[in-house]
Amino acid sequence: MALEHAILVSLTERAGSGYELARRFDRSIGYFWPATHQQIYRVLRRMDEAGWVTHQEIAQDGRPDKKVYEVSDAGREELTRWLAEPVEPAILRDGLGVKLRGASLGDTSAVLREVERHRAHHATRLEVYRGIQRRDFPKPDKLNGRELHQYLVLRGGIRAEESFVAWCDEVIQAMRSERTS
Amino acid sequence: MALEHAILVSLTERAGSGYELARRFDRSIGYFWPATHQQIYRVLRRMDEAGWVTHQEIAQDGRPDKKVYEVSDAGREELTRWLAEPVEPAILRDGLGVKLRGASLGDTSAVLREVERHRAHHATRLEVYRGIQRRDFPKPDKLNGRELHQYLVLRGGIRAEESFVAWCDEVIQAMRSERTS
DNA sequence: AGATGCAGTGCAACTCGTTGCATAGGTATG
DNA sequence: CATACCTATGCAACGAGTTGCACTGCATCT
Repeated sequence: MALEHAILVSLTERAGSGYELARRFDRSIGYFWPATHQQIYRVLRRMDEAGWVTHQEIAQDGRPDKKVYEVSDAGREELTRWLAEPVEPAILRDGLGVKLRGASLGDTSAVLREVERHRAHHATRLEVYRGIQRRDFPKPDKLNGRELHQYLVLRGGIRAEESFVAWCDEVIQAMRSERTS
Repeated sequence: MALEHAILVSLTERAGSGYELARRFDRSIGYFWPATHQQIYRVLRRMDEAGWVTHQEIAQDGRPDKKVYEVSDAGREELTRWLAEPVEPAILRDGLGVKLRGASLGDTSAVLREVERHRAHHATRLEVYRGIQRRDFPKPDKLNGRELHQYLVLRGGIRAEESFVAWCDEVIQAMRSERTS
């Protein structure tokens, strides 16, 4: 339901091809709404048919042609319509929780190693987000409008990853002290 | 991929019908791995065909017959196999982030109200989790094995919801002080 | 010379999850 | 008395997301 709207938001910020959008999703919006290039191409076509975007074919030399998409008036209307409408609250879905809950039915030390692996993963991601924060938003108090909103979204990512890392630490500590006791 | 394993974990704790599993998912495991009854019925049938579970038809009066499922040896093997294997780290996917990022293209005060709504939702959920914690795990230091793991999973839910609520508060505060400045 | 990676679009097949509906008797609520 | 909800299972259709593959051509690394 919302990939269309994530694309509309991104395209409103600036026009781009499917490929470029996929890159952008990898590096910013996709941290909060992941999507593959396949999905993006398919949805872009649908949006084109629905008249929410228009495209221009651009010939390039050395590289394949690209279709650069732009948001149409209908697309902007759809976006404002959607913005006024409620969205589902985020749902947590973490396989690590399932695993942890079943840990005593298998090798608990393997599960512990898995928690450590996830901790490392989330810590890395957290560092990436903090890097973006330092580079792009050194003075958060001065922000307004779109920039403020982008900053706040990033804050959500940072908080989520911080909370994951802290949880992993709690789990690791509890499981270790259980083994040694 | 993991619904099978979530069901195996739940059925290992105790046997049950598809319907009972759906209720259980609503009240415990499902907080970390949501599933509808439809999904559960379908997957249970697959698991039965694969030999991971067995079922017994139980006739009841006044109510429809039910099939009570139990984990087989093959199911237990599969579960231990899966426990030793890595799982994907959780991915954040929050439509509210998309909306916030596009807020300046529509009615920002509507988006603000939406954030407030999400805050209330996550706060309610947080209170539910904290209630479970108080009732089921009043002395967390004394826990071992399966109980410890269940507690730690619940801690993950609590941390996640705390982090959501705190994020919503940060967003609300920032958007309000922007409007008045 | 060969492998890998990037830019660019796309098809086909599949799994996963959601929604609406059907059936059926029992119990509670207004 | 009618409405609605609970237990209990399930089909059918759809939408969303994933995986694997195909084609082209340039640049870079080994």
